[in-house]
Amino acid sequence: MKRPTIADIAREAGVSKGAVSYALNGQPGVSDTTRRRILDIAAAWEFRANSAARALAGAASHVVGLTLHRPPKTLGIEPFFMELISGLEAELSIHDYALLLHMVPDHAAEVAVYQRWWADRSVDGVLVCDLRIGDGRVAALAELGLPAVVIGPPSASGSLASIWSDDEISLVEAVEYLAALGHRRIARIGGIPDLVHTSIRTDAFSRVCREVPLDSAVTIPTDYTGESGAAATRRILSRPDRPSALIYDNDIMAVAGLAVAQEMGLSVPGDLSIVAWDDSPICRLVHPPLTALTRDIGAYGTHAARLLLAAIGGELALDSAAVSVHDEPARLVPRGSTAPPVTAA
Amino acid sequence: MKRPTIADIAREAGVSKGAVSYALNGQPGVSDTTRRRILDIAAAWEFRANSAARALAGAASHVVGLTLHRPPKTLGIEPFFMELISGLEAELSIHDYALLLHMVPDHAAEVAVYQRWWADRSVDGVLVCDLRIGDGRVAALAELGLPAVVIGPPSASGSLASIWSDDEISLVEAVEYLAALGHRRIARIGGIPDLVHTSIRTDAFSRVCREVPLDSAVTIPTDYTGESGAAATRRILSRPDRPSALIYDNDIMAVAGLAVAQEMGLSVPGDLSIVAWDDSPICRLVHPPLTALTRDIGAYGTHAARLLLAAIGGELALDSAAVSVHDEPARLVPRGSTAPPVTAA
DNA sequence: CTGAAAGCGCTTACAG
DNA sequence: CTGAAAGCGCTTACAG
Repeated sequence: MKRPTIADIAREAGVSKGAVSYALNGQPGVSDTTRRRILDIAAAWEFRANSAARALAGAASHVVGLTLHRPPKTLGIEPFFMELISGLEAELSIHDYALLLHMVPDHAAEVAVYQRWWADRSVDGVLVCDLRIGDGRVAALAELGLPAVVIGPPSASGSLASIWSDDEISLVEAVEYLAALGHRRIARIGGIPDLVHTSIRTDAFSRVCREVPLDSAVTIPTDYTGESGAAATRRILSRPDRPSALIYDNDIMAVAGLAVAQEMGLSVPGDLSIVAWDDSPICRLVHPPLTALTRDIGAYGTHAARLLLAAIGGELALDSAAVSVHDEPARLVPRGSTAPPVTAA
Repeated sequence: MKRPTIADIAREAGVSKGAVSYALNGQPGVSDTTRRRILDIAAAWEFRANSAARALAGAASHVVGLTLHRPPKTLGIEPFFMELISGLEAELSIHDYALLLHMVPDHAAEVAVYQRWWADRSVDGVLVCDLRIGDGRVAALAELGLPAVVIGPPSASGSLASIWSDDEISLVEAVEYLAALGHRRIARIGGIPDLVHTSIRTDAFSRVCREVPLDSAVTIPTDYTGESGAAATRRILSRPDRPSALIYDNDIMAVAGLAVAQEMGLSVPGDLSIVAWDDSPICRLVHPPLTALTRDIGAYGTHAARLLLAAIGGELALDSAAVSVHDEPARLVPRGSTAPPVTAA
């Protein structure tokens, strides 16, 4: 049998198409008993509105857009994104929303995609990741008026709603833990410098290291790949005053760093303690297992989706200050890769 | 300024809307000079057809669907999927196709999504992954008539087009290499048993081991997670007649297995050789770097997209035998984790 | 080869 | 509270 339309339901219920539409969308304009009858028929027939017709008539498309940067050259971000997408989808499915994915080479192309999506009304809103310093996407989105949620710090999200976890808190926790173990020379193998969250971590690192205080605290920038993490590790461990502990901005670099240390004949955690940011299964698979800053990325995605849905629904007061949700910060999970330094200063 | 419609173009060109539609879609019904003029105006105005209107009117949606199983509990499959999606998108973007992603809990839900997508015409075709033995999706898709491409062996793809790389060839290459090094007791830490490609590998493994021949050749099933790979490794290495070489069905389990071996005081590759199937960056980051079966997953995705687009375009003769494309098989890249066994039999 | 028209399935003012 | 109608922007028979 053919798929039912609102015309079929209207006929069955003995009302007009308009009444069916109002009933289905929870709009006023139909009596409660009529609404009930219409809803029952729709449920019995497993009615689902044709999305193209709905979009054409100017209603919501029930699709949310996400752009990803190609190529995802760093494995490090991949587990993060898959978990994020999984969490996003969990929430979106509940509300009958679909996720439209599009790979883009750069920010300019990304903005062009946003414009087209919005002109088409093929999406109701978008999610923005990996904010850079001076990122043009925020302003472009605000001007378009496309509902959007930034997955990143509110400091760089302009008038857009944002969700983020406070990296500063997590970084402080890691440094204070290492300091409590007796470490006085800590280095950080950082992420891509012009990512906003990297710069937040870098600032927090230098501040907390001044406060503790430590004897030395440097950040070495990388491009997040295992290779660059390995190279940075090699460089810093070759110094005469090499650090006794390293904090890595992602798990892949931490794994690579562990291999470098072992290669150089250093024992972990005896000669060197290692902390990884983000905690995919690999952190538990290597030997010793890595102390890591863990967070529930799936939940992060779910919350982001919830926020975007609220923005789409107009539940976020757009005229007032931008809404910003703070998710749980990553918390330290000590494992075998951290211990007091063997030779105290 | 508002987005141009075909009515605007028709007015500008002095023709009817129908003529514009024919010209834009490369249909006959307009003279070449008229077509040229229409196309020029469309290009100058950067015209893009409203996708909802196009879908409503019964044309192609220019969207391709992909369902993923939630939760992606195994990190092992995540890098694979991100690379696959990246490759898919590369080809889809060229043809102005978008990718609609949807997480599903199981195959029944997946089939329901297909039905809805197709009834809606919200997708023009779908990609199917991870075929199971007795998988109901193939028959459901064939019955629906939804254009689809299976990423998997043609033996289980029924009447659907399929693309796959021959796992048997790769497995034989790995076993013969290990045998040439002098190994006579090889075990395989396999994937999920009821996945079709796992069973192909398992069959190939027992066949080639009989042919070489080896003294012992067992496959231990796992669920693809690092944990189960570690457990399987621990079990098999505890046997009195433990193997001198292990082949893992994914890279995550291989990394986990390496850690287990080291934990148990075995040196790699001295006491134990390790081969990983699939070759994400982690294989090169551990110590020693892992010998792996490498393939270009991005290209695999690109080819799959190309095949699906052909299926959508009706270029695949549907009445004749199902089309099956063989992509390059994974090839062995020897690294530090494989060597002749120290104690020859 | 071209034009005028119906129709896809919705939503939403507009009258009753 | 309800019904009849226009319109969203396309595609596609159907006449000329």
